[in-house]
Amino acid sequence: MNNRTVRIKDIAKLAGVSVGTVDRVLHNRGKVSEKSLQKVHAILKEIDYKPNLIARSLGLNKTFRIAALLPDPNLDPYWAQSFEGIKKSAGEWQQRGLVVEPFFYDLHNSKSFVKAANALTKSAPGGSPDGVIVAPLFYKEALPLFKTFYSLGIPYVLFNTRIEEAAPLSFIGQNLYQSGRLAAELSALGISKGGRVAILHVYEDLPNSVHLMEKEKGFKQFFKERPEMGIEVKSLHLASPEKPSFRDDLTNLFSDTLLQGVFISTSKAFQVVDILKKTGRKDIRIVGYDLLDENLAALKAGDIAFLINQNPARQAAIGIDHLANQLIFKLEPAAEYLLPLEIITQENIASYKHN
Amino acid sequence: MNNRTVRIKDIAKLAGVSVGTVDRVLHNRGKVSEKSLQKVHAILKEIDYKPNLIARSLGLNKTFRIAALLPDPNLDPYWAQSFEGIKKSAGEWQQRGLVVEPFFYDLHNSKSFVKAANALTKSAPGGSPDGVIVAPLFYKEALPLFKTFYSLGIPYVLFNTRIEEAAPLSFIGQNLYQSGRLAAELSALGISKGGRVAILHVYEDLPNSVHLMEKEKGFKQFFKERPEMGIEVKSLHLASPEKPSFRDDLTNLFSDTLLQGVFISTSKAFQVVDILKKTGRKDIRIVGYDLLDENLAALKAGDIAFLINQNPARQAAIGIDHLANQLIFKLEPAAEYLLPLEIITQENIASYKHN
DNA sequence: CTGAAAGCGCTAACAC
DNA sequence: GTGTTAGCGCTTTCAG
Repeated sequence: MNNRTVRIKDIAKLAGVSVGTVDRVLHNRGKVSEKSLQKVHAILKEIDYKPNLIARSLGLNKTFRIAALLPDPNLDPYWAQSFEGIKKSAGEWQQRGLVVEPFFYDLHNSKSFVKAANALTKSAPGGSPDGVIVAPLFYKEALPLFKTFYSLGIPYVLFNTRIEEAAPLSFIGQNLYQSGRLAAELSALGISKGGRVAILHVYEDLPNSVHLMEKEKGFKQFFKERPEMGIEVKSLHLASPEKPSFRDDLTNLFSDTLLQGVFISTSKAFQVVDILKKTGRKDIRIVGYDLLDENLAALKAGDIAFLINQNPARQAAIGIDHLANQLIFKLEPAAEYLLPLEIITQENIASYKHN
Repeated sequence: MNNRTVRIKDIAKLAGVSVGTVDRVLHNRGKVSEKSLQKVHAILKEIDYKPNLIARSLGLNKTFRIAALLPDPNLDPYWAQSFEGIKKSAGEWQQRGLVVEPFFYDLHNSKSFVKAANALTKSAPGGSPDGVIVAPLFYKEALPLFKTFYSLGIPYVLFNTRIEEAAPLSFIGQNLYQSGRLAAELSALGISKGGRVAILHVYEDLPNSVHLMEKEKGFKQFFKERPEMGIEVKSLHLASPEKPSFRDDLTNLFSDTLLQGVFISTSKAFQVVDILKKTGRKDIRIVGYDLLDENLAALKAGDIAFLINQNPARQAAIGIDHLANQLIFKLEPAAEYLLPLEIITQENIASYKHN
């Protein structure tokens, strides 16, 4: 008897039953007499049994299929990073017999979401998946999906976009209100009294609006709490950068000589910078999101002061981890995992990219 | 035959030998004829064999002892966090049969380092440990230790303090030069032309001096590259906060009306803040290190503007992980793992603490 | 309902 | 040198 750890075999001996019986009560699979059940439970209460997850995984010897539903990575660099995270995590779990099947939709098209979701629920080989991870940009279209998963008993994880009613295994994302506050704090650094700052929503991705309003609330609240700064906050909704109005609206905004800071609520800061540079103004501080190549270039050039990292890759990777741990090790994740709000500047960007 | 993954059994069949032989060549344990060796190697070259680490760990069924050598956590909050990280990671590996034995030394006393190191090398039950993780604050005293480990074939990992000649399994820490640059960048935000900034080294922990000079180099270099800012950099070495000169030197420093920023190179920013507050000046921005309770309180109160997180807990945890992976899974870590330089402010601190 | 037993992939001791 | 085999702890099947 190994006294280091208590094995299921030890419990069996103590309870005077067989390992099979212990296993049945451990996973309440039934087919156990009331008497045996009592005995085993009694032992379990006294002993701090920690199953050997390694052995569990080996013994199970099952291969799990998990489906990932997210915007097409080819259509948007943010989602490309997200998908990278999925692939990375999937690779790490592969040897433990886990396979991830991606399903993409067009982030501008709710119909495509529904279509992808349908394809997923009855994914060709082997029926429905053992677990699902989804970035549900389209609120209304997503709800019935979760109903389906729920009734099928398929665990599902949400990331990027929270949906209160979804009741997923876990949600992985960031505190967006707080993210807005942080952006405000960064915009306000060394700002002079009586200046103006603006929050810009670039509508390449309309469905995000709830998302973005959360950030705006935080951004505005920060300044509201500091009336002594005398900062006025403008809020602008801009059309897609392809439309001419994008350029016109921005040029107009930048003609405001009191403007000292601009916060872009999506990962499209670099496109705003493109316009700003043409105006020649150097006194407007830009705060944006995400380590896209274009943003990084602008950061290094000094055209963006701060980037807040939403870490799409890690969000997705953690989501996969949660599902894998649940399926393979029967480990329940925390209901909510909020990533830190990472501040990226010229001088610390290298330390993030390297890792 | 499971076509999902190739097992050692499959290789054996292909090479026309037994699993025992394959295992012997896989771990080059010798006792294999040249002929068998060739055959197995040939197969291995063609096939992408990825051992099942889970099964490996189960099969090994060995318990490893790893020794941790670091400053006494009871004497310093920074090292307390470090030790927390060790305990956390150790807990996670415990079920895979890994036990960590800590050895503490007084961070102000090189003799105590030697003493602890000696205790470690011949740790009571079972002779020397299977792996070592050490924060080698005392350069000269540490060198012979690594010689010993090397000759004993014990893998060792360094964290916090890099020693070039040590040739460890891996080093975990941060880029200190870059850290100094980052501190400079943060100090310089919105600073007015012709101002002064200071870098303070608080000598509670003398042995760190090489460490701190690296940060100073980065700090100064940042401003040197930006002559147009016209910022003058002062450098001050302060005695322990207990000594009266600490207070006097600081009061003197703060009487400089041109001073706009102060960067404390250790985790003792809160002690500098204590003095600063008594002067009543609100126009000096403080940049410091680490999420000690006292620093966090000062950050929340607005007395510290930025903290750079050296993440002692994570450094230590990663070190344990590296050793564990090496011992249990025979996984070689990267020679160097540099943690990101995390910027902490009032508005993102919560997102870091929660996690 | 219950116990015995095979098997997951790998390691290592042990015969030959 | 080499193959065989008994585990590692857990799951699951299959007789009873």
